[in-house]
Amino acid sequence: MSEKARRDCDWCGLRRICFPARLPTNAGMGPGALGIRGVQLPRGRALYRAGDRLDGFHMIRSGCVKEIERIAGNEAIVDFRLPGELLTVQGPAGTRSRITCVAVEPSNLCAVPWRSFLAICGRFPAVNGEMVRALAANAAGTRELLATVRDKAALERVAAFLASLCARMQVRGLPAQELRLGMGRDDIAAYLGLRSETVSRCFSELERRAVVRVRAKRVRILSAERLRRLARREGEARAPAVGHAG
Amino acid sequence: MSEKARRDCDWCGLRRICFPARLPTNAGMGPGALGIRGVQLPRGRALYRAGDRLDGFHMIRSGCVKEIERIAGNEAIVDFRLPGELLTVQGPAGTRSRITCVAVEPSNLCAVPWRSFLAICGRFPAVNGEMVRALAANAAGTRELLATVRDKAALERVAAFLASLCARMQVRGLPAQELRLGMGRDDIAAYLGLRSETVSRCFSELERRAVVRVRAKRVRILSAERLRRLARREGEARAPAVGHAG
DNA sequence: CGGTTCCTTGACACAGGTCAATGATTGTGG
DNA sequence: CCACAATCATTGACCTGTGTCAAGGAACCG
Repeated sequence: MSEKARRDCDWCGLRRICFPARLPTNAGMGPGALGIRGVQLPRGRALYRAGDRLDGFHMIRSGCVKEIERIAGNEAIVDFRLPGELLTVQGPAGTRSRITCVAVEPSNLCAVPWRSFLAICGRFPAVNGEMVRALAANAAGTRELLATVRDKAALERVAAFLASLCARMQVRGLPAQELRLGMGRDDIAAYLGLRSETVSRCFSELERRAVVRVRAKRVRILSAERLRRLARREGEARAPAVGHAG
Repeated sequence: MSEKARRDCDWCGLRRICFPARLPTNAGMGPGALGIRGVQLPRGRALYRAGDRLDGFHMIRSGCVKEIERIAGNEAIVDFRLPGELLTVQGPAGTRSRITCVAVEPSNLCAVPWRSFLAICGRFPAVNGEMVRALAANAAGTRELLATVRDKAALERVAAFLASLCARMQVRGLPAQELRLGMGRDDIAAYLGLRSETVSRCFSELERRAVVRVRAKRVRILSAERLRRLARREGEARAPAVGHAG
């Protein structure tokens, strides 16, 4: 079982926490022995809600979840999480969640209790560093989103969104040319600080430019390179407008 | 010395890391014994730059620093840090910084080596939780900024900025009615995703509404309550415009 | 006290928000 | 398996907030 788990977890961003060292398979380590629980979520179901007490942290294995937080009086989409990613860590054991976490498509997650985590930390000091690294990586992701919505025009934001999804699938070795967007246009718009109409217009514009092909929730990346350049506002000459002005 | 340090550190957000428990003063704990170094930065000087190797994390004791990160090809202001706050933690020992950290006014910081931190963790397991809490708090701050720039109009962003500065001074028990902005209009604008002209107009508008009084870098809060309401877009009836349109 | 830098204010243009109508997709019950 | 309804996506016309450009004015520094 440990061998199989090891294989299943190979592509996971947190594998170094669950498998801190090259262990003999009979060392009793691995998800099961650590008290890590698997969780299945149907579409639309919440993993937890704002106000719930959390005694561990979560990681997603398949599907897609969105994290929502009430900030200054309105619901903000914090992030979408893809397979292999760590959900926002909000504090040590007993912390009340400020975030509601909902599956946008049927999803499969791991719940890691702090209790187990601390036990592993005691045995393998490097795990502490792995957690700091993982938290720092998530924070860097939020800063990147911040920079995107703060400094980029609509078309660039949408390009950056698609480029990000694509890149995140790739690093885990998952299919990245043909994306299935679990979320609707409204969610994408809220995430990027736009309106759903604008997101639509941007998708259309990207299609007109032959960068992607969009059919409802199915997106085919025609040129990841041009997508990335667009997202970085390099070349592509800042076209007069995104849609209706043409 | 430990007693004095204890007093100096009372208002610091990280005191529970440096002083993990109610220790006898002669226990040899406290900033000095932990290998924590004090750092003085004149205005404009960098604490570290993108690419530097970091072997610890930092905390600010007085003054104000800005963190800048090159994201998708341009410089983004990640955050301003006020006394008692933890600078962005980017990873475990040896991590290369992606961020450049510059004093916007003469500042005084503490540098905590991971080496010391891990030693404390070994002795006081609760310190691990304190670090997770501190990291989560910083991430929550970034999410709040994200929500602000993504969902709010210019006037609300500026109000939120001032309200945030004010609140952060207050929680540390520092003077919060009469703020001295260390940074210029351009930095504020970059931080909020606006232009310096717009920031200026918003300051003028807030003054017209008798919410604050602004004289260059000196800001007096006339009504913290109305400032907060404005930032949350409650009441204040979404006035027709921010400045020149009136 | 003169120069430089930063801040403020005004006029105007345009990206994207808003409102509204149509078209596509998905789910459901016959 | 099809028809219908409900939801979601697309497109258009128009409007507004904020960016842009430009010209003073205030504050700071040597």
